[in-house]
Amino acid sequence: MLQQTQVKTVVPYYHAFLSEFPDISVLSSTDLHVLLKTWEGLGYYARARNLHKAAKKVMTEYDGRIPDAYDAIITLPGVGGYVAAAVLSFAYGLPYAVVDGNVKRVISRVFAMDLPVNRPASHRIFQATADRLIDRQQPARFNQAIMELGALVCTPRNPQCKTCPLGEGCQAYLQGAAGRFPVRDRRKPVPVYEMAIGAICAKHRLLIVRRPVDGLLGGLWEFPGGTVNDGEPPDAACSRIILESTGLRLTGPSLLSHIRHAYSHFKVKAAVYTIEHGDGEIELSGPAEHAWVSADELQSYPLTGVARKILPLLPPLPEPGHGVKVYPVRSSN
DNA sequence: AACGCGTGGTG
DNA sequence: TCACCAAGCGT
Repeated sequence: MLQQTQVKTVVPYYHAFLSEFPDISVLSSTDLHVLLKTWEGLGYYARARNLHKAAKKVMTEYDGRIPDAYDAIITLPGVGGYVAAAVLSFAYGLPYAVVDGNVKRVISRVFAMDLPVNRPASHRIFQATADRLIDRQQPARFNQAIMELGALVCTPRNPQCKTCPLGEGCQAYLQGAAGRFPVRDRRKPVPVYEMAIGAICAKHRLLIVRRPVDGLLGGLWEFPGGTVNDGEPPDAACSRIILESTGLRLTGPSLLSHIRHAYSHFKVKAAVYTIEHGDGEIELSGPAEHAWVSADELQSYPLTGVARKILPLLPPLPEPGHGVKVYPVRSSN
């Protein structure tokens, strides 16, 4: 969970996760759908899929015990150099140095290193440096201390050099230039895609589709939609995309709202439409599954961030049996 | 090696 | 409003 994610963000997910999956055996026999629901909103969903695979592997190949050898633990899906060192030092007291964003920032400042920290070649230098610095008598303490220093004192912006325990031991501080470190290669500008998404309602139920288990947002559910072609009217795109992806031929998508969403490597501006649907046969192309769900049933599905943004915009969806037809009630504006 | 992969906080 | 960044890993 902590990969590329701040502790403050992780904490509530961590507690919910441990409550639901108290040990590796439970996790290994859990359906991915349930795991993803617990992970919903945390992002980087491959971590959840990898953790699931790792739990199965630990059960079948390591008798339910997480291995204490570097060469073994590193083979678990989702376990790289950082997690391997973290587990081996914190759980088993072994002298492996963690190198995360905090550690690289601290080291780059302490030694005034101008190696770009986001370059694979320089990562090896930081790892070698941390390996040299680590207290072999108290590896867990050292690892925790250097990460915590980076998180609380040697922060990315406005580092608290005045109260830093390293004080004059830091080259960047001596140069009065902590703010110039760490050096980082500029990242590429992110493209913005225009999308059209349809909230299709029939018999008081919404249509949601499941994304393929691999790739972006793998295994999560969302309202059917896709990218608008250049020059294509968004409402026409909505009809086209829904026909292509679900097989449903629909008329008159009604504009509900626009939403924006930022992913790791691109941005989206989406037009959201409501559509009333009589009947018709689903024939999926792209999505792995589909479901017609009531508002209540929807709660158990792991949804994408975009779907969770759309949900509160929708007109109320009554439970069937009330005989009150209120969806859709809003016209476009 | 470079890129794909989420989301929320922050200045 | 927006770019930047976070307890990285897989391909």
